[in-house]
Amino acid sequence: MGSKKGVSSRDVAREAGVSQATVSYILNNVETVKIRPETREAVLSAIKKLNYHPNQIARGMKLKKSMSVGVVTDRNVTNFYFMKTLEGIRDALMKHNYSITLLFNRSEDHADGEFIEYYSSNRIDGIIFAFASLDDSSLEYMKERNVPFVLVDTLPSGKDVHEVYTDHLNRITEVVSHFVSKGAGKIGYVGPLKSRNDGRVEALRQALERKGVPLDERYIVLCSINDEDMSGSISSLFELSRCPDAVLAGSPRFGFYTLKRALEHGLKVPDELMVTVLGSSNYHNLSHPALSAVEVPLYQMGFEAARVLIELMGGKEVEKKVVLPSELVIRDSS
Amino acid sequence: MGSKKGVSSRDVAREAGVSQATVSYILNNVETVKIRPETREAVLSAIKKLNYHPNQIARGMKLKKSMSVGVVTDRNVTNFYFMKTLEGIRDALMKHNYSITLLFNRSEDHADGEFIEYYSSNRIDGIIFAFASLDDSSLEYMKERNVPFVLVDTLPSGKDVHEVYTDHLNRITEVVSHFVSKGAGKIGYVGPLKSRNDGRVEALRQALERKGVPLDERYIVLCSINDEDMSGSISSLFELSRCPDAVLAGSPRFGFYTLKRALEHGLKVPDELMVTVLGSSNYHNLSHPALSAVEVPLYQMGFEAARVLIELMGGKEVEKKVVLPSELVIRDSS
DNA sequence: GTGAAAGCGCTAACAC
DNA sequence: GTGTTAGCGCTTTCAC
Repeated sequence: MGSKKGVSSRDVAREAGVSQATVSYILNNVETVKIRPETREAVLSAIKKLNYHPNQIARGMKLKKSMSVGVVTDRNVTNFYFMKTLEGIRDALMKHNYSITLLFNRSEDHADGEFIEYYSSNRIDGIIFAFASLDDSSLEYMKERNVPFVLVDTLPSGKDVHEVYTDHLNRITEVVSHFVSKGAGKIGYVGPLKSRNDGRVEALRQALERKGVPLDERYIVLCSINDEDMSGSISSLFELSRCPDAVLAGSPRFGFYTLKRALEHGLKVPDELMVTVLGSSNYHNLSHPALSAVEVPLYQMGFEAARVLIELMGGKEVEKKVVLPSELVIRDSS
Repeated sequence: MGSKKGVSSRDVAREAGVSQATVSYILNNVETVKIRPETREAVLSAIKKLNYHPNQIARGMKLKKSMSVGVVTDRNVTNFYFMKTLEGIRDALMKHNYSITLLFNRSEDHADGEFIEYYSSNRIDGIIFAFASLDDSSLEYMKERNVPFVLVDTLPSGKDVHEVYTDHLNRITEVVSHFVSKGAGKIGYVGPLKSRNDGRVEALRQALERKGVPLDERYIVLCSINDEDMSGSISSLFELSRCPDAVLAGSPRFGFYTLKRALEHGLKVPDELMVTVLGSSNYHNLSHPALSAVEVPLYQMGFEAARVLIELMGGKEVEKKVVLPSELVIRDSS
């Protein structure tokens, strides 16, 4: 078992000829206690010599903290979103010595999310929900017990919670302007069913109205996120006697599908059909043509969420809503 | 702080009118000690009543285990691979009450990987490297100290370690057979630089020889994994006086790029150029045409890796190599 | 079949 | 400026 087995702060103390307390003071840079330089030296070199690593479990035991944050996502989460966000979360947490415990939202075994169980058993000190659906009962439960938690998603949840999201609905105005400036008269939307509730369709309607273009309901295609549904529903758009000139896709996946179906129907993109996507993907540059998109700052969203959570866990008051800027990136598809 | 603050096994014991030891025996189903049914009942109902959750930190302290496994990946990991594998890892770990601590391979701050630090400070009991590069010095370090660890990747590492990978090089024979059966005479390869070392190019060469087709070096394109390099290098393939009829792409990303460049050069896929990919992706069905691919069993790979690690952490002897079957899935691109 | 008590490695109040 | 000491909440040996 090598060096791992034994070395404790007691060993370090003995080696350096001081008490365990002194070692602890030095390790934790306790402000209120002054250590003589030579003592500090002795301890530090003993630490080096013995290859001592403070046992975080013991530390957690004493402090009643696990120094870990649960990051919850849905199993079917968009991988790219999650991983990029995770990087931001991690970088923010690392500075404060917090680790990431990965949790999935609802497994077969835990009807109400294992995050509650993990929090109750002191395995995590706080929770970040990243693109995860969160039901009201869990939410209530957490509020009652003052569980520190933060939501990250592209859109606001509409709930009274700490959360980080983007302004990418506001970018839809720019998308429409771009479409119109390129001569599009008929503008459609393709996206998931919930687009009507979460403001995506509404944002498009308003942007169109501002341009004096009415929203034509026939050009709105909403469907569930599985290959058959998407495939069929989207095709129907191109079977209309008069196809739209431009389509806003509610997510990258919908964008790729729209592109694919359009090409199969013999439409030239962007000449006969423009496509722009709401959201980021690793593959926008790899489609033919490359997809224009409203890109979201995933890394920063993760970073900010972690920052807010850390404050929360420290018992501080923090702003409830953090909104980060998205950016319209025009590529070849519009 | 609600129920979280207080309830300990001592409280449960008091409530049930038994000792702390008894509570522990019941909770851990200790075989060697028989509990009277009514005692058990009393304790269980006290647990319910008080909403008691054993403190995992305290438990870890006593057992000298954190009950968490570090899962390490590179920052630039292919998201889809990682997330799918993670699901398998998680399902295997959950049964044994292990949690996942997510780690990245080399941050700016930890030259030699934070996984060593995490292990040394008892934050994790073992490590899974998922599609992560692992340098020899870290490897030696871990072997010396008997750190339990397992590698998961699509190809074998060639090192004497516990690892899980696929046989997807063997599927290349099938890929070639398919190409040839469809009339391809000139077969090329597009992939990352390391393809020559990790056996991908070699496997193709052998598969071709078995079909009596020589490997034409001009049809081998190797380049680094960034947009400019891939873009340029792959295009060169289609600027040859005689283009290949079929291309094996070393990874999904290379496959998408090949497709894109081919279409840009006016080639019809699959009629004038067939493309098949080594590896899995969420987007194979979304390209136009849909990409044929040798799909790898990511979930199972994760599950098996976790299984092996658990045995290892339990001090058991385990098989060093686990090879899982891949599958050639023909879609529209070949 | 159950309980008393020791101790895991750390932190922090208090004593000197 | 540094040491002594009392736990944190659990598991487990040993006694009854």
